[in-house]
Amino acid sequence: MSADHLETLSHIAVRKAYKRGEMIFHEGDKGNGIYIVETGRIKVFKLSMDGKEQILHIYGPGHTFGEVPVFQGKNFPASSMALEPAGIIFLPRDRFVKLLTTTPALGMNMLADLSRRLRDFTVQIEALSLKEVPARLAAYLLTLSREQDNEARVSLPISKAQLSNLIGTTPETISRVFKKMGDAGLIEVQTRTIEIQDKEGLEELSESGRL
Amino acid sequence: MSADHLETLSHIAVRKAYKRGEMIFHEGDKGNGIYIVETGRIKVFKLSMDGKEQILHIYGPGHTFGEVPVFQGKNFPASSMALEPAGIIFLPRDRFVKLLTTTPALGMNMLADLSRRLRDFTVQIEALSLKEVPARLAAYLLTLSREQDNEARVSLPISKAQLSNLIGTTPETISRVFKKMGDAGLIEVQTRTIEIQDKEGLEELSESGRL
DNA sequence: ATAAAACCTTGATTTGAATCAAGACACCAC
DNA sequence: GTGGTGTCTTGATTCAAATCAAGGTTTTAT
Repeated sequence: MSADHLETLSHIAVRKAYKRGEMIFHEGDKGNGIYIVETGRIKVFKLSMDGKEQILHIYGPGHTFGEVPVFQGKNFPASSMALEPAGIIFLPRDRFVKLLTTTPALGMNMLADLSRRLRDFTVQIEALSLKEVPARLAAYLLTLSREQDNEARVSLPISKAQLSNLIGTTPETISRVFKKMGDAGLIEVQTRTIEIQDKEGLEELSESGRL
Repeated sequence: MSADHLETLSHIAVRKAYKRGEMIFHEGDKGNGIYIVETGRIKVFKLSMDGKEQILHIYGPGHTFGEVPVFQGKNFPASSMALEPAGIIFLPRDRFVKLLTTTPALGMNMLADLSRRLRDFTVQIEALSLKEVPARLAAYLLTLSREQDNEARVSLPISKAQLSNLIGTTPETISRVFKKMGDAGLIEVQTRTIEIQDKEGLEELSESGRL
């Protein structure tokens, strides 16, 4: 959803402020509209029976989420929580659908958005199934660097505990792999910040090399 | 895409017959239209550097695939191959887009279809990240049973080698887990067929129980 | 029908990462 | 600053599943 659409629909939507750690919706809930991040960041995630978590998305300002039940008529396939204080706009289903039918371009935007998510998921499935933790972590650092203006110094936007839930491992393993990467001269780890010292090496590692 | 749309557009589309094992498109190719399965079955999959495969979808008659690049304007995020002799309709991008703009209901169908795939992917990511192989295999058998009229006798639609690529493991592990499930009295394995003997037990196992 | 090619099973071994268990460090409020 | 809480690291151990290896079976093509 683009910024101008956001402007247009703001008067028929509901704003709500969420505290850090507050749930926005739960897996299995009925979805009665879509959500738009105004400020802050949120995660969409699944929990296993024994409490392990897998993060599916992390979204910031401008992103929409929670559409799947609107289009598909079932419940939320995952849960959502604010990672920090966040302002979220909720747009009720019927208003969103009306908007969609009266604004053809919005439908195309939505198709493109869902397609991007499908692409992201294929990357995530590939990572979980075909790559080992060092390769996944290297790929994540490179993605971060790309998002942050290709700087060598990259700041971690989430805690390492959250990071382990995002790439599908444990905090202990993250710690050990960062250390090995440091020993190999690929990165230098600071608190909340990583200095990329060998981008080529990281790229090779991310494409299934060994550490 | 529903059957009646299929009928409508058949005269502006191209049919092609694929042999078992023949590639339909490769990851990274430019996507210039959408594909519709008329007969047979196809898989959409990713390959790792060292040749391991992860299947993302298996589609049969009536399913469309290959839309992501059409809506998103990039390349195919995965590859596609015929699992058996298959008849596939190719609908060029511009014709599909025109159809989409002149048929609002088609757009909604497409949004629902992509949403269903997103939901399927969340299930797959959850399985790969949070469940062990026995749980994934149990879940797959239950899904098959549901698809096949809830019969206790379920026929495997793909080889065990392909099955291992679908649930993210190896043929050896599939073999061993089937055997353990048999020993536990959950199933009885025949050639190309599984007899479900303890549905409750399988359900419990699929929800993260131990074998 | 027969040969060839896939595919499947079983056993022995290795391996990557999880788990368990302490400590160390960083960040916050007061 | 100081105490406390939550987060991170490091080491020892366990575990699920991959890999390697070899024999057996089914399927496919000719």
